[in-house]
Amino acid sequence: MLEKMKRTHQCGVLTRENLGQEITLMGWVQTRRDHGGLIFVDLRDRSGIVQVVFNPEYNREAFEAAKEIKNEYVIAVKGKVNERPKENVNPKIKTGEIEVYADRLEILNPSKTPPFPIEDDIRVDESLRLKYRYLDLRRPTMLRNIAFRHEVKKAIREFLDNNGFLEVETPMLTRSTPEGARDFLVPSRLNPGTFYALPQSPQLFKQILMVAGIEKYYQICRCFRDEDLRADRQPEFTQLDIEMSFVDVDDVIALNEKLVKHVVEKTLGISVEIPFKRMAYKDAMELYGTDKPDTRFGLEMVEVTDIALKSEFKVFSEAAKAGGKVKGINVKKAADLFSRRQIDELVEKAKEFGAKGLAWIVYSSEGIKSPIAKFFSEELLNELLKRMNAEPGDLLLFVADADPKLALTSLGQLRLHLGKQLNLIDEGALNFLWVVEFPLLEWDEEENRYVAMHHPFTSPMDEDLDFLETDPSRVRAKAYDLVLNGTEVGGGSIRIHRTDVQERMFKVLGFTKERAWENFGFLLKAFEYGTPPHGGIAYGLDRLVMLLLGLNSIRDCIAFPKTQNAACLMTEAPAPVEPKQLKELHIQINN
RNA sequence: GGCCCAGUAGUUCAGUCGGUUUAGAACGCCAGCCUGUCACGCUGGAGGUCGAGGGUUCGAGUCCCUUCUGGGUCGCCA
Repeated sequence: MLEKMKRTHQCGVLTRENLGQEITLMGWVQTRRDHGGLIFVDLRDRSGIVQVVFNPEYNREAFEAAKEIKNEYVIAVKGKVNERPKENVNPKIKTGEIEVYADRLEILNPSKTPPFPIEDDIRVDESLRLKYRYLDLRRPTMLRNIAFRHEVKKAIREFLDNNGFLEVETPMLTRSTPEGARDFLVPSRLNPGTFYALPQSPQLFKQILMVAGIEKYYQICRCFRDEDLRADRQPEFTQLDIEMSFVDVDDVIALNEKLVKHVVEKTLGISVEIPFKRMAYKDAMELYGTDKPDTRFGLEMVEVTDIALKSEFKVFSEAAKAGGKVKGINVKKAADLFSRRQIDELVEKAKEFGAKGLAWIVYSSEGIKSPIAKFFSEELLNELLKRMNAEPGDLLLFVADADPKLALTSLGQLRLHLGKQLNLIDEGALNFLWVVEFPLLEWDEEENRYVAMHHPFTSPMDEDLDFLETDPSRVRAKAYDLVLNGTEVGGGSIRIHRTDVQERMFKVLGFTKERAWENFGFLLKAFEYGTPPHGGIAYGLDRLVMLLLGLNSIRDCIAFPKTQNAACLMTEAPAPVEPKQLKELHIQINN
């Protein structure tokens, strides 16, 4: 009986330093190149790949055994590290200067032929990758993504630990609260007819931890929202959740800038300049048509409502008269880039984004080409061109809408579309931006009442507090979002810690005192016992990792993500359960 | 819930105007040969519910309807 083999080295880290050493490797067979009288095997483990040579003149037994192995077999190889002859060096792999002469081979486990090749840059349907996720994760890129995610979390914990934060866990089985996203519900066996909800975030618990005197809390925590999926949205996702006592907006922002700087520098080795730029919500909407502007390129929107009002173009003047907005974008030097047909495509795009239409002016060297020019006097047209900072060669695009927000958001989306289409985006950039001074409240047409834009515990700005009842929509919140390259990666606020303000807030939201206590009583009760001023932030960790890695989908940095139907193709969850289980839960399925 | 894209061999795809025989190619797989490959090479071979159901037609991978799955997006996501 041969003695049991013990792994001594990793494949991918072997170098000339190891020449002459007797080593034992364990890993997966990447490829076997069988020359009849000589067999090469690329052996792969987490660290990388190394070439193993099976030569009957070196060891016949190992050579014979190597005839049996196939791709993805798990094997153990004992052998000697040798220098490759100069002409056989492979510069494409890190271990290309050496190879391992095998004198013993053991097959630890065979493998079926994988349904797709285990290598990078494969073009294979994502659903197949998800079904065989364990094979997909063997691919170097995926392994790198998972490892990078680990590094991000490590850097976060390192920074927060150094700054006096305690990681505290909060319940996954909690109660459903109104407002916000749809909850995932868990039926209670012991309490028939009642349900837990999985947390949308640890929001209320972290505030209670502030009442509890924790002062500095964080948690890397799974959160759940039963809403439709997107490339950057999963029903279960990971938050970095932070809360601090005795702080105001600037304290939270300053700490988080240092945190982000630390994380990016530790993981990517890229230096990050702080403080980040700050932009008021109002400016973000006016200039970019979104509360998460991508500032990696220009094409800012220009206000032309006042000029539009004076024109004979009814679409413009009537939108302006109705209290709406007319906004324009100057696509510099694009007059020749867009044919009439391509401009029509832009019009269609704008409509997809909700605009009623898209007006355009081609300012070429031969003059103005535009279906709307005839509605403008020469003087007014010149005023418009001047406002738009237009020069010959520019393409001007305008959206008008009686609903000012729709004018902003539709043109804002068109701006993003143009940025991508014209390749204006510097993919290597990391543009961090704080969006601040969010409105506290938003009018909800469906519910016919104001709803909290952030959540009902967000503090109004002190200078706006007086308008809470008289002019709710003008009240700004002590809320802030961290935006990276046009994606919201974090958001938070200073919370209300005064009972009277909280009661006024609930009142504006249309909650009776009874209903507020019914839903949030545990929090309101806690607030009666000495609540420190506090505030915090929550990051979408998956998104942050996605953006730092330059991925297109959050799924590529989550080990086991779900599909657009919120299904796991590997486990085939969700799935029916036994009638007995339902009975125990007092649940009846209604078809 | 709306809109858009895709679905043909294990994989990635081609398949013209609805009709040329048994639906092709590459890679992978299987067998044989091969001592310096690393996208090894050479020879041969197997492999198909054209996502599913219905319809139009003398005839459907191809046209129509429904549906399922995957992806993108709007709504939604405090």
